[in-house]
Amino acid sequence: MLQLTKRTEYGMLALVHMLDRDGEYVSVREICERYPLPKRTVAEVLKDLARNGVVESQRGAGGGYTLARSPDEITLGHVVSALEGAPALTSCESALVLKNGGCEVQPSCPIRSPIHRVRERLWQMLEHTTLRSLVASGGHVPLHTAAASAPHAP
Amino acid sequence: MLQLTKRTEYGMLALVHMLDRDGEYVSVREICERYPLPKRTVAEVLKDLARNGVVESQRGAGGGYTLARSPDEITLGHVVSALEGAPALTSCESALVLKNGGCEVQPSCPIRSPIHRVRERLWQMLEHTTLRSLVASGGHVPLHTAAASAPHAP
DNA sequence: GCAATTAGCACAAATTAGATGCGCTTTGAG
DNA sequence: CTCAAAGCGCATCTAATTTGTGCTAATTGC
Repeated sequence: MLQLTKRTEYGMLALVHMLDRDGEYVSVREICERYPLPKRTVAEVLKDLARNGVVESQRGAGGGYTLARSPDEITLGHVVSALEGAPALTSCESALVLKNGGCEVQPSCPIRSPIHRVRERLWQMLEHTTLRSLVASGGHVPLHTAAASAPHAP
Repeated sequence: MLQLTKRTEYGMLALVHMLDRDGEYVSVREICERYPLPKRTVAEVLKDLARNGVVESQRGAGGGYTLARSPDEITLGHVVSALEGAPALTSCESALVLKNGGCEVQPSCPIRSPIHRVRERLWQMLEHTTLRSLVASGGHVPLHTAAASAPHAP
């Protein structure tokens, strides 16, 4: 389906929360108290974001995660590529098929090239959507004034 | 994942082939001989496209499918919406969650609004990608000169 | 040094979406 | 009447995604 994974959603929510907490270390537990998200998956998501340099982790008491860069330098593209890999609109672009030598030996696939262009533009959109723009425009209510709110029915 | 389904790919390939055959009725069998695609799924895809007025079906001997509109009026958007439903980038936009009253009661979801804008633009891209533009630009080789070629390893 | 907190990691399992096969029915052409 | 082809329902089958539980390692605060 043409849909972001839950991991990506969780990642974005976590990043927004970290932005709210402005530089402090935020634990997975805290994020899952703020939003009703499964702890395990959020932990894994943040680990992957840390590996990709989007956030920094700090172990031990008082530790957690914090943004590794400015919210203007963190984009939806970074999050998606860290959590889902680069988008492959068609199955013949996916890593699995590529490594099997499935499709790139077929130079005359009629839909390949135009689909690639669509994907390129989609990718540009993701890369130009910064973390700051996420909070700047939405119905987002900063932490200290907001009651707990959740994006999902758990 | 941010990826089109195989159904959508099959649909586009089938449409391209129908365009090649210029107005004649094309059977599912013929399409599956041209491209190595599973008959059952292609049949279902074309049925759905017919329901949505993208193609027209003709039963009986000599029947099959043909384009219901000009290749300039058929877009990737039509195909995706017929075969996958309108794209819902986040899970809280998906039909399942909506009908459960899951998320739209949460007016302060921090990421909802900007994600919607991304989705709108993605949707516009799909709507502006016409069937004709698919064949006009790719490495597509018209039917009568092409050897059989396939987009996938089966 | 010790206890509490917190990330990291591994095994597995539950859930969901997606894709496909088979056989039968209906329709239409020759 | 016979054959080709769409339409339909049922049953899987597969693959990706998501999640739970419990244990390990790293820090911090006392």
